[in-house]
Amino acid sequence: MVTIYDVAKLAGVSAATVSRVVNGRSSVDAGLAARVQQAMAELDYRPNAVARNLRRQKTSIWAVIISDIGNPFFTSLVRGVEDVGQAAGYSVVLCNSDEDPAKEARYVAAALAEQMAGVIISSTGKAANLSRLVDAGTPVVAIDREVRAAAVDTVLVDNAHGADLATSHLAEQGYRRIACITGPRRLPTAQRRLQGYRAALTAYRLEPDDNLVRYGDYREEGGYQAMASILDSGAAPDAVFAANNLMTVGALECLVDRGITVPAQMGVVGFDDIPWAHLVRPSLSTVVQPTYELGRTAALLLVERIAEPTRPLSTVTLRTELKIRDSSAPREQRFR
Amino acid sequence: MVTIYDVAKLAGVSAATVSRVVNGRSSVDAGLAARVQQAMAELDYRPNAVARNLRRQKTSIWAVIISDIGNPFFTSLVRGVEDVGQAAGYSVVLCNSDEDPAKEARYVAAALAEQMAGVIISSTGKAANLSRLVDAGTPVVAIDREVRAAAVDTVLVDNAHGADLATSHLAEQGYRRIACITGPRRLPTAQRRLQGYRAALTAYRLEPDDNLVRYGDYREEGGYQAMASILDSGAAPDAVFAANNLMTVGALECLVDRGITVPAQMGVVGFDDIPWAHLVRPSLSTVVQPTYELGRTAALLLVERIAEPTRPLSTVTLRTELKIRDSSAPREQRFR
DNA sequence: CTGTTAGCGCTTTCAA
DNA sequence: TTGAAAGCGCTAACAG
Repeated sequence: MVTIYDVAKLAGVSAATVSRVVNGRSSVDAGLAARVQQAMAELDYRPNAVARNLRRQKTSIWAVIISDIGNPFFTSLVRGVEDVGQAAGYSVVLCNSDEDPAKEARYVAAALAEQMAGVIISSTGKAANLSRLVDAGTPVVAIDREVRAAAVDTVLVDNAHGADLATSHLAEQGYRRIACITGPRRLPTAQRRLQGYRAALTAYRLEPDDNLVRYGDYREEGGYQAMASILDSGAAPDAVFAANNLMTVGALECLVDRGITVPAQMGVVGFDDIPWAHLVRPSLSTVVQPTYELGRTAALLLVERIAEPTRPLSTVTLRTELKIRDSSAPREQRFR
Repeated sequence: MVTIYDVAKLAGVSAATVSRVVNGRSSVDAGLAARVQQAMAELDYRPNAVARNLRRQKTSIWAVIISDIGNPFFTSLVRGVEDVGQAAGYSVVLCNSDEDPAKEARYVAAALAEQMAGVIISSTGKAANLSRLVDAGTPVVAIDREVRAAAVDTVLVDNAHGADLATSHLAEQGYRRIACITGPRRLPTAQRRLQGYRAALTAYRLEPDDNLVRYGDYREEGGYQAMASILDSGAAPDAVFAANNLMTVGALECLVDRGITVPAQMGVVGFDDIPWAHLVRPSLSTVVQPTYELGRTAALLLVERIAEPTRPLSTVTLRTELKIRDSSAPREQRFR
């Protein structure tokens, strides 16, 4: 390995001068700088980031800990983070907790041990993991999922409002027995979306019925099972609001398997878009989240938090939007 | 920050002893070890990985550099890598090069600077990036895309064979003017898949026609444009083989926009599955890759390479499989 | 503007 | 089995 001393020796200067040239912080005589540059090129010198990190007590890497790499929701979110992070001079690495608090804990430990410059995390719900970061003084931004027990900057979408939009839309289209498949009880997003659903029922004077509500796992399989369970319960829904993208897919699969046509026999609206929603037949109505913006905003907050660790906490809530496609066509269609 | 010396002082031993307890390599008197353990717990000591890395000249992190985090192909591949990596004691972080050689170069530089223990990479095609890793002695495994100019372990699928399967299948179904949308010229996977396509045409005595072939960018948009270009060229295809999942989606969109029905007016087979391929209407016939196995195999190779840096290079080729769904129904259907 | 020097926190010889 | 001491490669006071 070529060290800074090798370069210094070849250029006939001290290691400190090489360091100055490399980091461009302090000014160096142009002639010396040129010699150093040449020596670096000649030796193909690459600064050892580990040594630098040790000395500086921090890295220039951000960790983005996401809860499910298989969920396309995170894809453009990550792009948003990357674009801001790269521009600010950070490398962004992704860690996949897979909705597993233990795996999340491992990545949090790694982020801590490796002295990551900052962490953006979509929490599995275990606040302790987040607190560990905060306590260690690592700049953190929570994304998508608020964590009440930890004091961190947060970027959310208006979950309740989005769910309300979706459910209200179904009500307006003439559906009367609207089911809801929400996420795990422990997750605030799941709770909020359920709240929004209930608010819409109330607004439209539709009777709430617990038989129409299920808690899924935010996975395809869970959506399938929840849908099956609702159908089997005899609750006789005529529409369903599924609180995330993968569960919507699962629910649709169940409907296909049972020979229930959408939207003629069952209206469907999902929360969070899926790629190719328009290719799925019928095309899927969904509550669209500004995923790229979500990532961008989180990254911006992180940059600010790093620059000013004591600034007051902030929570940014982004708007969702209802994208109406075919799966929630007016109920009346059935009778045409 | 709590250091090893704080622990040593509290436990009344030397830092070396604490280190021994932490790493469990060398044996330590049980009584002392217990005292050290207690001191660590009391102080909530967390070893500083950066310092350890500097001293040991390597980390326990793997970087997986993928070319497009938006492509679901990489999702389960990453899971395969993670499962093996975690079991072997490594943390796995993901880097998204976004098909951009410059971005890739940045992540390669980061992996090098951070002394990553190993790298698994789906190359953008710029061999120099890979060579840099190899030259620095970093254990590397190339995945999905072979890199001829660099000497690395490689895990591939039988691209030519898969493309041949897909094209032959279309031919057997009665399609006669089969178009091909392959990937970027620079990528070996694109070349191989095109080869497979051509081989099938030959086998079925179908006349090759360059108007039926396009080089896309492996993105949705590129698939759309390639499809449009083929249609506009007057080449009059009756089927299309698209060489990756996202381009298949793009091609389908184009067909939808033009009011061309699948498979009645156009048979379609894609390479590489997409999630919800069965929900898309018509459901998509695709060449399925063993993505999880691909990741697993790469990780296994990496483990071996790390253990034995001088072992001979190996290339593992995994089988693809044709999944026949509705988009490639027999041509005769049209006349029924 | 430049060089000297002292560590960052840890592991690992080497002696005891 | 344990401790002392050196040093991984770099940066940042501090002097000059």
